[in-house]
Amino acid sequence: MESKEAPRDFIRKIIDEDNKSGRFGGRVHTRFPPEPNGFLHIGHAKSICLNFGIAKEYGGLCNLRFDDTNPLKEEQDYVRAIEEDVKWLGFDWEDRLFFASDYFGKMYEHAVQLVKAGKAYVDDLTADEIRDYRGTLTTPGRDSPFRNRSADENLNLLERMRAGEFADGAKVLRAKIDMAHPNLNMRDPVMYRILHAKHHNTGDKWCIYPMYDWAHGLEDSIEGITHSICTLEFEDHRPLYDWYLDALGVYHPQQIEFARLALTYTVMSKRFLLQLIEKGYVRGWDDPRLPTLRGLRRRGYPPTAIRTLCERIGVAKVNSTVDIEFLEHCVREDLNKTAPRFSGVLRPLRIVIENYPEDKMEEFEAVNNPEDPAAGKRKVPFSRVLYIEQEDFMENPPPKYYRLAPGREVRLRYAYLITCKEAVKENGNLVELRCTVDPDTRGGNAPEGRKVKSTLHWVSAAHAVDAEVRLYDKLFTVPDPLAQEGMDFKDLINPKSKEVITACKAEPAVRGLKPYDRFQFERIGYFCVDPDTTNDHLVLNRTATLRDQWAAIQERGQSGK
RNA sequence: AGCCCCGUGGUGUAAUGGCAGCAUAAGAGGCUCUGGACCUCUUGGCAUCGGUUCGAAUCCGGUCGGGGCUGCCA
Repeated sequence: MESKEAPRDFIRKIIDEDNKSGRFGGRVHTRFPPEPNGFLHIGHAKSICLNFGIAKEYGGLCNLRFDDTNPLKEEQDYVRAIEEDVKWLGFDWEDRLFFASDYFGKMYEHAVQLVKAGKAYVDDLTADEIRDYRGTLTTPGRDSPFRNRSADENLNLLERMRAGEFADGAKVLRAKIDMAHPNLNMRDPVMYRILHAKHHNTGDKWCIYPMYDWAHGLEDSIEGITHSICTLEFEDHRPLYDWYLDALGVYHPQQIEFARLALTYTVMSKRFLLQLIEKGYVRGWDDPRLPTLRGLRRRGYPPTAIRTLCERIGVAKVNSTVDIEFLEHCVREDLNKTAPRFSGVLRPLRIVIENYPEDKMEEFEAVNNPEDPAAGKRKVPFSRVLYIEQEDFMENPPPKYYRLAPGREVRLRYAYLITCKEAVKENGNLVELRCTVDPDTRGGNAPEGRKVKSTLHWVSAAHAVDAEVRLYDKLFTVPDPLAQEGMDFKDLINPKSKEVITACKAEPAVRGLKPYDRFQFERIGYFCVDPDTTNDHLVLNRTATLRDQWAAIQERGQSGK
């Protein structure tokens, strides 16, 4: 089963060791534990792929568990959205959908156990006082004056906390560890706070809610998780995770921390994404420029490509930033193999084939996907008046430009070889091209010995479908918008991150497309149908451009090289 | 400042005591009815100093550098 040289990341190595030693009886059981207080992004995707991926590889299980311990921040709507996004990414938790709030009862019983054992106490200090007593990074903290209450008194107080006798913030339950511990997390951490708030799941049943550290290990323990994988910032919390579980003497999973995903030219944290949305820089959580799963979906990124990326970037403990080009590469690679091809002209230039009859129409056969013969073929209509891309004609072409120019012959893909006879202008503006076809080149085949340097895409004017196309590009102008000294990241938004063009022309076959369908406009890029599309208005999103050597040549020319 | 974690091509990662590999990016060429895809080649890396060893990216120590931690958030 194990392929011989498959590189193993440090997490899989730990699991291999545990399986060898029989630590968890050979079981592997992970979990993805989002807090339902926002939408998932590609950083979460890394964690999802890791947790579900590992479970699958080892023949184990992965739970979807909502870590809903803070009623002030969490909403039912997010639960539904997160479930949807995890499914879209391609993972299945089967019947293992859990909520931390399902365990509030058990958690409380365990808290009582700790109180009875003299390992937890009720503290009357205010939040400010607790902070003050905690000490600093370099100085030890001081014991709370309430630290040595008797177990009976603590028990009584805890019960009254639960019963709702006290106001928010009046008291907390704390673990009794060590106020001088060099790890601040161990200086008598808060286990329960009083919050008279309605919880999305438990309603008004509780008015005390568990803190993350107290809750999380217990959730893992209750579910029989073997490896509790989380991000690096919880490394300092592991001693506490271990302390709680040891103090309780319950089943004890292994917490493992890895570095979260960061990408260039974007921001990932909910806080910054929210700013972009609330200030109107983007249209919502599903804006195609955002790294949210919903944004990527609307942009046309296939979930398989996102999974491929997550596999390839690996897992480690170094903080690193993946180049967004790498994501785009995975997307292009995926779409190249799967996306059907169509012809579409973004910025139309009208051309008239002078020696082609006005009332004539032919159909040519076009390959749907050269990478996938099973995708079949389709017919595309050809007639006297066509559209080609404005970029595909130059009156005075520079040396390496080998598209259409006056007097030059090129191929119209699948159709004919044509020659440009005249560029017609009005007031100095190019309005149309007069061209001729060589009837002997029907189907686009050049007679023996004749070569044309370029093949252009085209659309028959009489048969064209109009479309609005939204061109997307990198959200920011710099790789790390948050690291620019003295600059608000919002001022670094790429003004060209979204450009809308409206007079686009596509071949008739695009009429069969549905929202979110992905395809390629040959020679242009990958696109998908935006859900804004209506019966008489087609809206397309550009997912990614094709790699473009000509653009690279131009760029180099401009940079003076 | 105290505690914890981490330093391998531009970027992301392998190799765990024995020739530093892969992917991506970049450059050159080939092929092509998409200047796409594909194929070939090239450039480029073990933070640093010392120790152990026949031999160190790997083990040990120092230095330097990066990150995290002082919520009744997760």
